[in-house]
Amino acid sequence: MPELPEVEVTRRQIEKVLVGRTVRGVVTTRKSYFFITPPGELRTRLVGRRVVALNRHGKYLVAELDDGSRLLLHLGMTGQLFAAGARSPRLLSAERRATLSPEKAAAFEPDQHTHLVLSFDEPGPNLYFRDVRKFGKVAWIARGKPNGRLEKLGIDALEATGDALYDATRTRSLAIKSVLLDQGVLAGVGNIYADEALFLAGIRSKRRARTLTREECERIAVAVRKVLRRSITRGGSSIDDYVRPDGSDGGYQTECFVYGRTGEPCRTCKTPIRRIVVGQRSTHFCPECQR
DNA sequence: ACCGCACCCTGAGCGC
DNA sequence: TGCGCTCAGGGTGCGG
Repeated sequence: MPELPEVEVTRRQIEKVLVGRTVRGVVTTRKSYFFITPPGELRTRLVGRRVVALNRHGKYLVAELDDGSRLLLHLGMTGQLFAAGARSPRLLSAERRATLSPEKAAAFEPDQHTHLVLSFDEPGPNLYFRDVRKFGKVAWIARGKPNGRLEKLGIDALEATGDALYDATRTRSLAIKSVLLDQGVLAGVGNIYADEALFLAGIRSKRRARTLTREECERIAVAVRKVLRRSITRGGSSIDDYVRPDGSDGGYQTECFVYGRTGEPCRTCKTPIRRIVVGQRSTHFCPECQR
């Protein structure tokens, strides 16, 4: 599931494919929740536009276009943004994976889950946006127009501060993990890195937010920054669907301390990692290391 | 203001 | 073999 590190790794690779190129063709699937801007309008708005920059805000990617308008992309749960030529078993259904050995998998061909294909005037690969569950989003934003989704975001999680967390938690009685997942507080933290950061900080996921001390908030902020930076360095986590835009896997999933390690020994104290549900999200923690 | 929950969606994995 | 059920979860919006 793409969170800040996966989106940032995607941004860095897609930037090379996208910036400086002019959209020639836009192919979409039919109208759905995926398209905040309807497919027809999207086509009209994008064709002929040159991309001048690709930025990230939390888990959103924002392509800046030459007329001052913007294209907003969110990968949701299963979104995959990649360049033509990428090959990975993660880009195929299990059914198709079974019929092909990974080495023999051909370069990706658009399928029914490929909701957006951009082609360009300049030489280079097409850009694909594939999303099996369609929790992802595509929106065109007019020049100078503020966007509600972006405006609601808190500070970027790479710049998390203890003060921001302390301020955000004073009146809130819900679990600290739920606060970390609140994009209006820290933008970019999702389920994996919330669990990982709370492990590094040594704090229980269910701890009521307003009971945290200033020092504990500082520890959590440090842990958030550290785990996100580390994951970016490793290319993000390829756990279910995430692949880098060139088709390669990230490497952080092999370093996880708690996420997806239910029953396995804690890397620090060997106590089995436990799984509970916090705020309707599966949550992993070490009962010994997190107090 | 805060917080829990339903909803959007599809595929994998399970029990029968 | 195959059906139907449950689960996964980011973000939005609603109702209490």
